Amino acid sequence: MAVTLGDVARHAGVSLATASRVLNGSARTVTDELSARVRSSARELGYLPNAPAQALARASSATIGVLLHDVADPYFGTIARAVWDASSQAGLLSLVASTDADPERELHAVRMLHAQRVRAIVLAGSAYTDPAAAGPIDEALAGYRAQGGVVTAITDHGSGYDTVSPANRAGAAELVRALLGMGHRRFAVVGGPGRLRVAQERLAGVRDALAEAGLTLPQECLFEADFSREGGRSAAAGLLDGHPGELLPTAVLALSDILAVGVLAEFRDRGIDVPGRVSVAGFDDVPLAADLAPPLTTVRMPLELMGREAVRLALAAAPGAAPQVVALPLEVVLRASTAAPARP
Amino acid sequence: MAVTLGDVARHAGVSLATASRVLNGSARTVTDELSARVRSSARELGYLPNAPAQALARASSATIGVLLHDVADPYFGTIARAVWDASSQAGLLSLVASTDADPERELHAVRMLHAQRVRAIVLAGSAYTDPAAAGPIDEALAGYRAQGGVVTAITDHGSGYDTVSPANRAGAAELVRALLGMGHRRFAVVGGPGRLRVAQERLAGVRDALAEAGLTLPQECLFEADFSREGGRSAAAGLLDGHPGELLPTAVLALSDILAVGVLAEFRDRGIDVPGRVSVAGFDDVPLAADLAPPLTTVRMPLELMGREAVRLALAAAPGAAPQVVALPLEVVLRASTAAPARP
DNA sequence: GAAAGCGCGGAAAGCGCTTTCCACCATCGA
DNA sequence: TCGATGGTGGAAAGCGCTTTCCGCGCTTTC
Repeated sequence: MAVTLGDVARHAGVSLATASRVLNGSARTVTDELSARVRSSARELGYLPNAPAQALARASSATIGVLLHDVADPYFGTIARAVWDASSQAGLLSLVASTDADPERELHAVRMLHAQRVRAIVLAGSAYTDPAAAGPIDEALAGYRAQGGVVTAITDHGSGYDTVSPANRAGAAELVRALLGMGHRRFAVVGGPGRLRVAQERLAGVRDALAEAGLTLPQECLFEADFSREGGRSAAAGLLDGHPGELLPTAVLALSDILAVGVLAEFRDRGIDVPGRVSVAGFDDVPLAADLAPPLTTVRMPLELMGREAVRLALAAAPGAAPQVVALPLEVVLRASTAAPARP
Repeated sequence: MAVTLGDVARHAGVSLATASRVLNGSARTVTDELSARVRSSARELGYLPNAPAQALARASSATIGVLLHDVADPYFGTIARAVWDASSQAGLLSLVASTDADPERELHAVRMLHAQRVRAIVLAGSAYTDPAAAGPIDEALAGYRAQGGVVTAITDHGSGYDTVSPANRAGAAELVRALLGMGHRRFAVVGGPGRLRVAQERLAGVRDALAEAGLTLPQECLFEADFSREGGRSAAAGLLDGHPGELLPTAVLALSDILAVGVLAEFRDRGIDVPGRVSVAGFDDVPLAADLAPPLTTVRMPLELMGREAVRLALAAAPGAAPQVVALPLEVVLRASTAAPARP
């Protein structure tokens, strides 16, 4: 049914080898005349290479795998978009896998991508702090690399991968310093799940800056939630219920924008004025952060750059080279969701 | 380097055929004893099937292709997520291609997906109204189908594909009726690009409802923009510049939420109160629509359901059956971005 | 009790492509 | 003039898997 390379070769009156050399990029040269004949036959017959066959013969397919927590989350969506742009420019198709930050699913996804013989795997999600979760995944990835696969990570995974490393910790500290500068002293933090390394890094940054100011974060002001709108919402509810009236901290740090969205929603529903009563800040500077009610103060992550760089590292990866690390500074973006506290 | 099926077969003391039948699902049965031996050998050796080889032998790979305009757009991100969920449940990996609503890129993506021998292609983006743009794509898809590929469309494409068909036109009409009911009579519309069928359908719905009320949409109140924040923003700027003071319509319909985001941003920057001075409505009910400033009145599209259904149709597709169409009603969601007009 | 049927394992023929290896021819230097 | 050299085309051997087809040993049927 399909037109094969053999059909093209026959039509052009050349061997399979020659046709392959002309159409599917080879080091070997072919004379212009034959080359032209093959090309025109291919066009005439509507030849489309069989990618699986190519992948089998070459022991590597023209695809790149992207592992992330949730494509529908704008943080990952933006990264996925950049990865697609960069890799499609290199002629690669992207296999995107959403794992919901579930190590089990992530392991399964790694196996699937390995089975597909993708050329590279981009770990766009956070690393896991629990060795029991991270171990099997790293093992599977090691097996993949042993067979020539390339792995690059976005955010630190610490397993010898080429890495795009945004300064989560320093960025969080910078954000806190900005709020301290406005006069805030009593903070609440809605952090991500502790099993995610990124969540821990950001929290550590918050503590760094608080410590510099001689402050600590009281246990009852730290809330742990999934990186989701609902997570932020219920954390905010918990915060309000536990801190009635004047006890409410003056600033709430949601350590991801999506979390901040939930916090803002809960505050809105409960009639808590932001930033009049309490300031709210996020983290990521996701595309819509500036359009929320009110526009969100946050820490800008260069999401597109991160995706692009991850692909660049993956494609540039040399066989035995030392792991590359691209460090990316982060920048605090002040918007209307934060202001000086009314009551100091 | 890699463990092959042959290795497993040898280790288990059976033939390649038997090992294949045990591990990679076949109609033929194998006795429990051999089956167990093969399975345990596979586990012991850490066998991982070579997907491209399987795809070659089976003439179809365990992947599904998704064509959309932009994964970073929450509309498509949500659909992509649902497609991933549904297809991974069926053991398929997803190849996601962002085409930026560019027919040329879309054509190229179709070719790549066909080359990969994906089991199905889900057209998540809008159809093109220009036959010159749609023609080559439909042709390429026809070639793909001729070789056993399955195509399903989200929103009408009208080329005989199984289709998930949300009531764009009726939904837009319903939205306008709701605003008419509030007392609005002077409307402006920020529509999507006319080359996209979805944009035309929604605009047609708007006109339907206006006509019912004996109204028409003045030419200078219709703005065409790319489905993007920036598109909405510059359309809103054009609207404000062309309609100073009392001339400003009382309601602006942005025919996609992302467009509405841009409109709201421009209005905010120019000090136009929403909904006090002008009401704004969107379309799609993207996840963050309720969290905008102000929360957005819009038309809810069941995005997850749409993605899921598209996959269901794809996997259920019978060889010569008539195209299935799943019609989906849409629902108007009233929020704070719309209110009765101050001056009638 | 012979003929027919059935269940199951294995040999082997591909699937469509890449790439090695060899053969050929033309050019070139001595 | 002749072997050496380099460039180029083609034959063929895989890549790892699925699946057809064959044959064996057993049960069923009259």
